[in-house]
Amino acid sequence: MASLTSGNRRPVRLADIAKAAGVSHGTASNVFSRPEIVREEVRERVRAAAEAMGYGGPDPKGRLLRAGKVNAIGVATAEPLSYFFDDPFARVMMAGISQACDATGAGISLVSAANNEQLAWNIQSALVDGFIVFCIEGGSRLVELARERKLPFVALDLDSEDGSVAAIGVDNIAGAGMAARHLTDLGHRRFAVLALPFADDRTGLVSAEQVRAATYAGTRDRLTGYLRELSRVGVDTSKVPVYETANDVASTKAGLETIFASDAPPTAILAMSDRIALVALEWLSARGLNVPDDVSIVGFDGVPEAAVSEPPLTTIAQPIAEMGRLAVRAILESDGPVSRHQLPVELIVRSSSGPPRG
Amino acid sequence: MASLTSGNRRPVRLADIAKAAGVSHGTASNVFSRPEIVREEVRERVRAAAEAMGYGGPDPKGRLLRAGKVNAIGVATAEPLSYFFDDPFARVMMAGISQACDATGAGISLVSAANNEQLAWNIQSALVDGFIVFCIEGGSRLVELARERKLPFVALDLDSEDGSVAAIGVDNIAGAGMAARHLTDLGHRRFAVLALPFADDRTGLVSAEQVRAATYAGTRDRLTGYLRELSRVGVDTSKVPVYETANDVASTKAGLETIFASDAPPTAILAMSDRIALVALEWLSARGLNVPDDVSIVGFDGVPEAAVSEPPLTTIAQPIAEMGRLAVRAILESDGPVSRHQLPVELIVRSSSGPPRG
DNA sequence: AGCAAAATTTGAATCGATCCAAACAAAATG
DNA sequence: CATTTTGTTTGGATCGATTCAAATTTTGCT
Repeated sequence: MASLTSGNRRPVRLADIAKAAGVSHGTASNVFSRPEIVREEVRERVRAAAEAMGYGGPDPKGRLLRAGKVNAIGVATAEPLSYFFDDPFARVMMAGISQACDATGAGISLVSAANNEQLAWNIQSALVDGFIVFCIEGGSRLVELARERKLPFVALDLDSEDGSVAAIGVDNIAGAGMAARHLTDLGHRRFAVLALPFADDRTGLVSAEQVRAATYAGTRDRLTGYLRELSRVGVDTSKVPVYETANDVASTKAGLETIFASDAPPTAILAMSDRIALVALEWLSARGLNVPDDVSIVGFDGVPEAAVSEPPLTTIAQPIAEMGRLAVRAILESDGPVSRHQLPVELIVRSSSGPPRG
Repeated sequence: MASLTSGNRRPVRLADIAKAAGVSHGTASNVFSRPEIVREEVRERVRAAAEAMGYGGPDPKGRLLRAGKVNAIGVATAEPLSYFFDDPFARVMMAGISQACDATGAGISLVSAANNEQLAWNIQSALVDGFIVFCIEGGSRLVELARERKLPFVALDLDSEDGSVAAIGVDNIAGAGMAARHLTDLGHRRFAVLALPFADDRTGLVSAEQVRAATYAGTRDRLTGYLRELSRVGVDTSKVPVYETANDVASTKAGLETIFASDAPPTAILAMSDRIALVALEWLSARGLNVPDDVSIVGFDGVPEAAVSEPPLTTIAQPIAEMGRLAVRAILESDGPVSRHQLPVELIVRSSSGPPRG
C-alpha cells in the first residue's frame, strides 16, 4: 500500500520535502519550528508533502548540532545499568533526580557499563548537558572521566578533598558520630564496624594504614566519626574490628563470620550502609541471635527498606531525594563557582538497637 | 592558572586544535578516532594541543550527525519520570531492559512528561534509535506519538488490534482465565473484579457497553478471561461487579468500598494488577476481614512485592524481565516484519487464596 | 639513483537541521 | 503614483564532527 515512496531506502530529509513542496529548505524548516510565520497555503502544502513522503518531523540529530543543548542530564555509575532500578539508595536518589528533571522538562540518560573501556566510551559519547556521578565504587575513575568531558558535573556522595569538583554529600563524620553515640548511650562497649570500601576491589579486616590510604574519603570519614565517639567513652578503638565489605551480601556475610568468630563478640555493630545492616540483620537471625537483645545494629543511609525490615532498622538517614534534586539544579544552573553542598543527616531510632544484655 | 586560553568563552572545536597543531582537521579527527593510523610525532603534537587548549574530546553532537546511530534506546511512558523507579512492574521491566542494553552496550534514555504537550515534544526530540513504549495509561496517544517519529518501536503490554505496531505482551485472556479457574476450583461463586483502566481518566463500576468500547484491549481481554471462566461454572456474570480503578491507591479503595457495601459481598476478588491486589490486601486487613478465610484474592503481574506481602499474594506472573529483554532486541535488530510476541503467563499460588468459608 | 609500494596527510563533501540578513511581494499610507 | 510598512520567502552560513579519494611523503628494493 504505502510503497509509493518506498523502495528508496534512504530516510527522508527536510530538504527532500522542501523540494517536493517547491519551497526553500528555510521555509520548510519554519513550517515545523515556527509554523505561524509561514503562509497557510504553503504550510499545508509542505505538511502534505511531508505526510506523503513519510517524513517523521525534523530529525533531532540535526537540530541538536545547531541548538547546542541536548536538554538531558546523564547519570553515571560504574555499576551495571540495572543498579539504578535495583539498589534502594540509587532508587531514592533517582526519584529525586526525576522530580527535578520533570519540573524543568529535562530528560535523563543512564550511563554505565559493565567493563571499563565501555564505560569510558559511554561517558565520552553520552549526549547530555552534564553529568551526575554516582561515586559508590570506582568513583575516582568516574570523576576523572566526567571531568575530561569538560561538561558540568556533580559528584554525589563523594567526600573528595579535591575542591575543584562540585559535590553533594552529607556530613559523614557527624552522622557516624551520631550512630556511635546512640549505641554508647545505650551502654554498649564492645563494637564491630562493617565498612564500605576504602579502596577498590578489596575486602577484609583493615589496618590503620589502609584506612589512612583510603581512596574513598567518605568511608574514612564515617570510620573517623565512629571511632572518635567510641574513644570518647573509653573504648580502645584499636581493638574494634573494622571489616571492609564490598557493600554486597557475600562480603558482608564473610565479615560477620570473621567478627563473630571472636571470643568476645561485639554487642553492637556499626554498619556503614543500610544494605550492609539489612544483610547483617538476616545473618544474625539465621544464626539465632536476637536483635537488639543479643546484638544491636545501626545502619547508614535511611533507605525505605530499613523502615520495614524485621526488626525495623535504626539508621542515620541522609536526605537522599533532596540530594538528587540539588544535583540536577546544580547541573542546570551551573554558572557560579564550583558548588559543594553538605547536607545534614538525622538519627532515626527504630528497633534494631537497644541496651546490651545484662 | 589555566587561564592561558580562557577568556575565550567559545568552546574549543576539533578544527581549533587542528590549526593549533598545524595539521588538517582530517588528521586531527584521526588522532581521536583511529590514532593508529597517524604518525606518532604528529599524534602527540595534536594531543598536546588538545590538552593545552582544554579540548574535551570530539563532541558527540558532531559525531552523531555523521554516524547516524545514537546507540541508545528510549523508554517512554505517559507517567512522570519517577514512575520508572517507584513502580514495581516498571522496575522489573527496566531491569530486563537494562540487562539487554548492557549486553549490547546501548544506553537508556528515559522519556516522559507530566503534561501532554511536553510529552509530545520530548518524544519528537528524543535522541534515540528506537522506543520502547510503556502502555500503562495514555497508551494510545503514546503509540501514536512514537509512530510519528518513524523510528523502530515496540509497545509493551499492549494488546492492540492494530497489527501494524510491534508489541510484546502476554496472553491476557488465558492468564485471567487461570486466575478465575483457580478460584472457582476452590469453590468460590461470589466474585468482584477490580479492573485496570478501560479508558483514560475514568473510574467506577463499568457497564457492558463501556467494556465493549474499551480503549485498552488488554483490560478488556483480562475481563473476558475472567468472565468466560466464571460463566463456565454457572456464575451469572451480569451480577459480578466490575470496578474500574486507575491502578492507584485511592481508586482501588473506592472500588472496595463500593463492592463491600453490597448485601452479598464477594468471597473472592479478581484484581487485574498486583498493585491493586496489594492495596486490597491492606484494605481488607484494616477492615478486619481475613484473607483468605473471609475473602480470597488473586492478582496479576507477578511483581516481587507480591511474594512478601502479608499474606503472600496468589497471582498470575508475567515474564516481565524477559519482556524487557525481548523489547530491546526487537528494537536493535529491527529488520524483518513487525514482530508481535505473546508470552506465556503462570499461575503462582500463594496464601491469599483459599476455599470460601463454610 | 630510480621506481614501485606503503604509509601519511590533505581537503572537500557530507550528515540534517536552524538562523538570519537580504530579497521580494503585498498592503497600507501620504 | 511613489513610498513606507508589513509579511513571506530565499539561500548561504553554521553547528562539529567523520569519511574517503586523491595528493604527498616515506620506505624498500634493485
